[in-house]
Amino acid sequence: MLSALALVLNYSEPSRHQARWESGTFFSQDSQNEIKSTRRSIVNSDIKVPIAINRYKIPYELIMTRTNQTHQPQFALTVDLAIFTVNYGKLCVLLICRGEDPFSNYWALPGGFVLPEEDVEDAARRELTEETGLDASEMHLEQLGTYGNPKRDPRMRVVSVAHVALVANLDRPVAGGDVSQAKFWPVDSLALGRGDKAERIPLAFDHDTIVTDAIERVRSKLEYTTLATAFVNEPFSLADIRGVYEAVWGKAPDVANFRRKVLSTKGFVLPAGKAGVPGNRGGRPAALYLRGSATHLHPPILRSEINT
Amino acid sequence: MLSALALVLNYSEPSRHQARWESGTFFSQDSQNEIKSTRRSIVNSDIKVPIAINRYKIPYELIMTRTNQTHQPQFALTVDLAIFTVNYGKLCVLLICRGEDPFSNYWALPGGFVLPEEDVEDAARRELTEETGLDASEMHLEQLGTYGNPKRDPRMRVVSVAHVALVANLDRPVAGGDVSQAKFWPVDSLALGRGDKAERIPLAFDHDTIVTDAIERVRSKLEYTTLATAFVNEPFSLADIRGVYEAVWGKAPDVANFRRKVLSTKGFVLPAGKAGVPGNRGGRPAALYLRGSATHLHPPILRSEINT
DNA sequence: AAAATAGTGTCTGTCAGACATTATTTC
DNA sequence: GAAATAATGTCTGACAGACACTATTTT
Repeated sequence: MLSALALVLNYSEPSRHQARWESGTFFSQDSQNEIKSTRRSIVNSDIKVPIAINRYKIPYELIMTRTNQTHQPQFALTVDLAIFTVNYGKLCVLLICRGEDPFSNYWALPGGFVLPEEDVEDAARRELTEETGLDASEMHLEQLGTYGNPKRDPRMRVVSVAHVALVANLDRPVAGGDVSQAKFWPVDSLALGRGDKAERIPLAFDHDTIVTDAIERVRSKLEYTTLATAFVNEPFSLADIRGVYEAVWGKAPDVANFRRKVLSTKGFVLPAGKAGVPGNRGGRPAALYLRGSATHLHPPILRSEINT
Repeated sequence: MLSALALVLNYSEPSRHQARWESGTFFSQDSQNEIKSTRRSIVNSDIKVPIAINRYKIPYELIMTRTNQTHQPQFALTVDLAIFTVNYGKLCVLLICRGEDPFSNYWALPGGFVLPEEDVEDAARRELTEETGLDASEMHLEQLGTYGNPKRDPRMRVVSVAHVALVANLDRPVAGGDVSQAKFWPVDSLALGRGDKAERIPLAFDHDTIVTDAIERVRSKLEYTTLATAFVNEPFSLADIRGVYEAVWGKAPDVANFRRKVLSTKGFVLPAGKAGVPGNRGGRPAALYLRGSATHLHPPILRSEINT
């Protein structure tokens, strides 16, 4: 049923939503009198499908004819970012401590509003630049999904397009400072899912769901893409990116097999010589590599079924 | 940088967006004077990150304090559906012929508005029921992604959450009728991508992009899930679901290997006896199966690299 | 019997899993 | 030399690709 028709039906029958409709949102009573909706049976090959036609027509026209009148915003559109990095062998996500209600003092994903003339992806990249202070044009950023439950924000209807970003370990250590506002939290210290609330950090809104989905996205991405290299600074050793797999999957691939796979995949990594590393505490120095141009792995590196 | 801050900065510097800001959307000049924004340096372990704090605070408060005043709708939020089926060995997607501008007489994906109190997924499932006339609660429906380019609809800002649905061949053939309004189009007859516009059907808005993404989603889903069974009615033969792979991938998996894979995956299909089929035109009758409870394939059935 | 479709057997090459062994460095 | 880390060698089993062959039905 198309939305305009649904609206009429809702309006003509008593329901818990009626008060909300009457209190004035998109369509006034007058507008609804203008609504005409028809259903047609359509046929494709041998198949009959009842459809609602002109689904775009009525809402759009009403919007366009009423732009000079009073309307409340229907939705707020935001982007939320799950910015991942690997720190000290752990997969971490950047969280911000909220300073006000709701969820005051809860940790939340960074995010912000999509500007009226801004593409959603541009908004996400803008936020990424703001949160990391780095040039986000080179970073991996992808859309995760849209979270639009009407109750996800108690104040108003907020629909959020969640994104996943991967950043290499930031390389400018600075001693001291205020740690309370934002932090890369290891994901295993967060209260995600059902039974593990004890001792773990709860998140604001539905951000536990988003983070859970984002982690699974990252885990599966490592299977069939070369994105592990996005977590490390260049140049890197094979042990570095194997460490990424260990941090993200919780289990490291076999050393020899991993090396075989990475080096036999054209364009996964580019040799960059060998060099003594300052912090070497003993051990043969590793060969170093740069990121290659390949993006996908054929066939993938699969997590073992047991671990899944 | 948080959106509110960006808004202030945009406002204070001459830019091509300035006129638009001034013409009044969410935040009036007065509102902007209320905006206070600070930047802090935060430290995580050894890592210093400049961040913008209180990103939610200002926009939300302004919205909440101004709900009695005049605002224009910022965004329209819709769902679009790419409803796929397999007809006569071809992957098809349901399209609606538009009756009005813009894109009058162009074919477009079915879709509609998300209602003010409705979850995005509920909206998609509602549309799916409307478009197919079937009980959508059993069908496979998943979110594809959100398309929010400001120019995707020439009339106003419309952000659309695209979904992918898979339906079995509808089983009530009806002769004759009006074919002009909606139709399952074979995807190879649509103008998708760059150079193949000639002789193919162009789509409205950015629906060519959405359909392209949706097709790729379906193709990859067949690799690692049991969703091929969602395209066929029960009971089905192994040849039936192999035909789905052929239609979606353009190339059929080897018969013997495919059988081996499907039958060795617990819960992919459930034996349902063997029966003579009415339309049998010669040939040994196939064993029949029902959908199993498994959803994922470990390891996946990979498309050959060449075909990718 | 011929045609058509369903289903089986089996060989081979590739590759992941596993793990033992060698190489090169710091202390 | 001991410890630590990097890198290599190699055996094995699982399985995908390929394709020849058998089985059961309609006409």
